[in-house]
Amino acid sequence: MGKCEQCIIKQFNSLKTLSEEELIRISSCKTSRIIKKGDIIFEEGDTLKGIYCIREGICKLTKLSSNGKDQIIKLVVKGELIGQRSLVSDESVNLSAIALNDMEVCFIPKTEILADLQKNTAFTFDVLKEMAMDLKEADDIIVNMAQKSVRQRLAETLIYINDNFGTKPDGTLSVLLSREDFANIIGTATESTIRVLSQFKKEDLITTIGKQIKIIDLDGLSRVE
Amino acid sequence: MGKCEQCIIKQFNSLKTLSEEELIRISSCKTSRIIKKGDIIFEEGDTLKGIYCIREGICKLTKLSSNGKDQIIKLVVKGELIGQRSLVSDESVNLSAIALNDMEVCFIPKTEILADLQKNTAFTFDVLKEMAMDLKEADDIIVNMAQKSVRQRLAETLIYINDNFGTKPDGTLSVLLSREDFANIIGTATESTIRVLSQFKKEDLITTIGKQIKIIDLDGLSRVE
DNA sequence: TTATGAATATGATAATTATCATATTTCTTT
DNA sequence: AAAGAAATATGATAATTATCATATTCATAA
Repeated sequence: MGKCEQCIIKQFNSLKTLSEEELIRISSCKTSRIIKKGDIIFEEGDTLKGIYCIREGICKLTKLSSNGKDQIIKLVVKGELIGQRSLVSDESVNLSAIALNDMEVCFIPKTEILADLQKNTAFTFDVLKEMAMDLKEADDIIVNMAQKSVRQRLAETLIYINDNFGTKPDGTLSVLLSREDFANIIGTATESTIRVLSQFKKEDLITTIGKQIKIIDLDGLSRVE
Repeated sequence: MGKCEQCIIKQFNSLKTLSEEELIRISSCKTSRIIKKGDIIFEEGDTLKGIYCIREGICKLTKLSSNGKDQIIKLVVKGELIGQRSLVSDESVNLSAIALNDMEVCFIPKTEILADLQKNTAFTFDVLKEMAMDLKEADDIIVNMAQKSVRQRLAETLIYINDNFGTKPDGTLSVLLSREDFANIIGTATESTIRVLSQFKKEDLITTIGKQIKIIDLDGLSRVE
């Protein structure tokens, strides 16, 4: 199994602030896990015994609404940690994590992380910093949900995915989501999402190849009203 | 001026984890400020030189949407801190803070708080814990915004205010908001808010005395669909 | 390969919410 | 106490979005 202290992934998250020594200790008790597309890493209400560091793949963090629909709160990719919030609050997780493609994740037991949170101020502060960023992003999402149309939210979601996760060689978005997933991100009915995508096609803002989406006018998309 | 180490307010926020010594140091450089109803404590984009501890009164945290409407992200009352997020991220504030009634706040310079964040792990961890709670609440708001009707969101907002901030002796909600404020919390037009409040009145879920609102059927409100 | 189910697509219609107009009430100031 | 401004209230109508029905395409396994 790989060693944390040599893992490049840690550069992208708070684990980078840990000392060589601390990383070796974590490495010795971490476990690696392969997760298939569609599989659940953890589910809303679960009591997590640690956090996950994503080595490969992408997953969605969702929350079930009382009307029975899932809301996607965040897409999480290679390099990021998940499960920190519930670890810090010492509560059950408030979100489910579901793989969008095949993944490899490392599980780090709660006790190890808590030990570092108690001793290493730089680590705690970095986790705090990341959470402050998440909170800021959440504020932005709230405003978008509250104030923008489905059309605008879909346009912004496409831009977000393009800017943050990039495209494949053929120009299609590298994160492949179903129309239903898009609907669950922007908080609308699947049919509405499909309809707006069709509009965007007619307006030459995007093209589609099967379920793949290719942005052909990023500027136009950003000006959607 | 009051002394932090003797201030009861600190029990309700992360400052409670500071030592007597640390509190005395903070006390010596804090400044107290009286803020009138409607006044701005800080504005989106400002660079804060510290954080505020609310000794008295209530304020709203708002964010301006690109369509020109304000969204209220959170109501903050006596005992809570504001400005921590931007201090931690070392960024300009992403929200504006506006007094909903006359307030008294204490301003604590950034350097003092950062010093404690560097030395006192318990303090850092408590700030982290609070932020994890804020993040969880933000997730809930996202789901509500995305999945629930204006009617449901207004009902839940009334319940939230009742449960968290209580009522006056006459039974009306102790936090007095304009209809426009309500609209800016639930993300709808002011007229829609007024219309739904009228419906709630007809359904005997609430009564109104001027702009004051009194919940008369909490159970019914919680079952609104 | 074909059959079978799932995902995507589109039409028709209903429900929700926004917008604009206009009263009416309440608050503030003089 | 009266005037003017601001907030609340309600009607009429338009715009947005959801829902239900039904094709059509796509993917996957027998």
